[in-house]
Amino acid sequence: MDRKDLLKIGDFANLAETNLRTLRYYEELGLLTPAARSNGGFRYYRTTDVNRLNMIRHLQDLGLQLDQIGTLLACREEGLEHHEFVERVRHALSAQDDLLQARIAELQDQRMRIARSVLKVSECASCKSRPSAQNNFCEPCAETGMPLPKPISALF
Amino acid sequence: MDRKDLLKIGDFANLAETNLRTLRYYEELGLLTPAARSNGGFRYYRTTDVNRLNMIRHLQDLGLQLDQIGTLLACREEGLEHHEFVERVRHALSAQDDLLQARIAELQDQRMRIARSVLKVSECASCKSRPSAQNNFCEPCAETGMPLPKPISALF
DNA sequence: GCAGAGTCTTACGCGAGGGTTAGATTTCCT
DNA sequence: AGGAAATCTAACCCTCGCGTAAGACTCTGC
Repeated sequence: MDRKDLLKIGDFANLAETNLRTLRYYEELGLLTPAARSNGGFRYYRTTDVNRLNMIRHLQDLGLQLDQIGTLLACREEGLEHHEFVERVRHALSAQDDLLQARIAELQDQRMRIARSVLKVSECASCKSRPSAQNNFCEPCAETGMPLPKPISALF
Repeated sequence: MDRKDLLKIGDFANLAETNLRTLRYYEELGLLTPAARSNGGFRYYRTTDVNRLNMIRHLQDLGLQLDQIGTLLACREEGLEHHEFVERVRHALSAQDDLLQARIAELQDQRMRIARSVLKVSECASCKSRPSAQNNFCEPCAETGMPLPKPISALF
């Protein structure tokens, strides 16, 4: 508990390769509370708190949001049983994985639609028809033939 | 130009399956300007403006943002040459495709790291070591052996 | 004891796409 | 002409993870 082992926020930020705002924000969210405060209100951190910060970063790199990380870390503090805690972490990770999988599928879907749209636009290059500001659509695409995928058919 | 062919914002919103706020917001961004205004300030839309709205939606579905869509649509209004406009659209689409590809790679990377972390956590389940609030890391992981991937090694 | 560096709290900003009020008008129907 | 319904503008609110002041305070070294 000696203050000699403790770092002020600036030095700790350097050590942890982060910045003051982030540290104060993390305290606000309950993610990382300084080990002590001076009478004047200065924050004092343990050097080992760098491990906790890295832990937060690693979880962030997995795509978890700060409040989810906070929930997990709070579990640890609550003195939950070890294997129960392990289960919660595992559950959070697999939920995150499901989310990522879904997002990837969505983005791949977008890519497919873009590819189709590029094809469509290539056809437009040789089309004689022009839209006007009055109708905002192009006859052959929007009405008559509708020969190609909808996504971009109203563009010209 | 007869007002009989025109719709007030509420009816147009119903027809286009959207809402008032969105229409006013799109006008603010210059994406969709009502064909006319009454003396009192009421907006009047053409039924064919639904096509323009759908066009905006389709481009949004491809992942384009509203200001990019605005830029493209502005090109059309500027009376750009047809093939020049086609080129710009094609360019915007392929840029978007690059962006999607990069994002997908990033998310896949996250999934890989999650998979590794899940493995690690499984090992933690049978580990006897416990971290304390004083040091925030676990000896076998953070110091001694460091036997498994870093990402989550500081968690326990 | 005092300068100067470091830190404190408070609070707004961003960026995207609107949601949701409030209070004032306008239009429509009878 | 009058009342209801629709619409108008202007404004603030939300998420997320901080960035960036402003102005006051604290600590450290000489």
